[in-house]
This record gives sequence, structure tokens and C-alpha cells, in this order.
Amino acid sequence: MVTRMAKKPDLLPGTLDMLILKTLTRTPLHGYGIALSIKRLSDDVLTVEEGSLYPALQRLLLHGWVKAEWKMTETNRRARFYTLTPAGRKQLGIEMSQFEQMIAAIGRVMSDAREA
Amino acid sequence: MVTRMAKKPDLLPGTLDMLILKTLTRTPLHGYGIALSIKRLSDDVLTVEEGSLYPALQRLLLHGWVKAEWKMTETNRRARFYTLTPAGRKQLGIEMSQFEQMIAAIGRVMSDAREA
DNA sequence: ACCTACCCATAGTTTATCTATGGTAACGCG
DNA sequence: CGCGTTACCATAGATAAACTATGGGTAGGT
Repeated sequence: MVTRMAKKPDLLPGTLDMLILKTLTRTPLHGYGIALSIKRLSDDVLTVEEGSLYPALQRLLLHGWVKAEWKMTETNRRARFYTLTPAGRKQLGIEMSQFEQMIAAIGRVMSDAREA
Repeated sequence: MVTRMAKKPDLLPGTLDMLILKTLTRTPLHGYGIALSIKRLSDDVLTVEEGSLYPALQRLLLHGWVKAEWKMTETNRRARFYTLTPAGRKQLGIEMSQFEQMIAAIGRVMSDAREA
């Protein structure tokens, strides 16, 4: 029985949808490609597990923020390619501004700024 | 039956413990005071509900990151004052560096930095 | 023939936050 | 002096998002 460290989350809860939408602004991608892209761009700090990713994509589809179609990859496999919709682009803007507002607020609490 | 907007969280999940610990680095406070402090410092952006706050304080107590004692407030009421322990201060450091790493990683994904 | 990498998807568990509820005590006010 | 309001603590139940575990399918290489 190995002593194990308390498991830390692979990403900040509440940021997954935003990360996926942002990734799709560059080009349509399949799920596997989205996960790879986030992992690489973040220098391996953020890892999106399949059990988080695919449910998230279902949510995004339901909201109409992405659409999907089956295609063949460069390596000749069937894969679902997700594309950002106009509504998704708008949603991304909303989530980004809310996120930045949160981060700024946290920054104010975490700094020792003194008021009068 | 009123149409209601989708409820947005009052703070970023996963940041509450860090915010509380940080707040207690200034001075010991009771729960109500912690909530007020976070709300004010964040310019009302972050609101800690009682149902989030007190369970969080129980967690922190269990971990030994804060200790508590009953005292009287300036307004002559009984209240539990929480004080940061050395272990809590250490934990705060850990959480802050992890948080900053996450934020930096998210920043890399959210910016359009191009690699070769 | 098998193995590995690629790719999708869901069920079940866990964890953190929110909502709702309930209680105690001090103070101001009519 | 009763009554409402504010200050304060605490827990139970609901909700949501992420994780673990599992299962399946296909292409390419050896």
C-alpha cells in the first residue's frame, strides 16, 4: 500500500469550456486534437482527460456553441470535427471577460493593497 | 414564473481556501468578517456564501491550517476567531504558486502565441 | 496476428460550491 | 418591553463539473 499524495486537479474548474472554445477559434479539430492542443500550448500544465472532454463537447453541442461533423483525419481515421459557431464565438467573449474579471478580483484580494 | 438567467458562480471553484488563508495573514477574523473582507477587497466581485464559507473553515481546521477560538467582537457578540497556523501559511504558499502556474498556462492557451 | 496509437463515448464516483434552513444573541426602536 | 434587524454559526440537501474506470472501434506497423 503506497502512500499517495492528495490528487490535484488537472485544470481550474470552470475554465474547460472556455479553453475548448478558444482552441476552436484557430481551426476545427476533433476531440483528441483539442486535448493535445491544450496540453501543448500550456506546456503540459493543463491536461484534459477524455472523461472531462467528451461530456464538455456534448454540452457545447447542446448549447449550439459548436457543431460537429464526421470526417477523415490526415491519418485516415474517422473522427468528429468540431467547429465554432457564431453563438459559440459570442459565448467565448462572455466567458473570457468574466474570467478576467474574476482573476482581477482575486488579484486584488491576494495582493496586500491597503485602502484608506 | 419569472424567466431567470443562468446562475454564474460567485467565485472561481478551487480558489476559496486560498482566499480565506490569505485573508487571515492580515489578522485573525471570524467567519462573517472573512466574508466581508473578501467581498470588499474584490470590489463586490467575489461573494462567499455562508454555505460555502463554514464548510471551508471546517476543512481548514481539520487540516490544521487554521485554529479557532471563541471571543467577543467589538460589538459584544460571541464569535469564533480563526488564526493562520504555520502549516496554514505554508499551505497558502503552495496554493498560490499552483494557482499562478495554472493562470499562466491558461494565459498561454488563451493568447494566440504561435510556435515554430 | 498482435500491438500500439488514435479516437469516441458513457456510467459512476468525488468534490466544491450553492440553496435552504435553522438557531442564538445584541441592538435600536416604537 | 416586545419586535425587527443585523451579526454570527452551522448543517443538510441539491447541483454541477471534473475525475476514474470502462468499453469499443479502426489504422498502421512488425
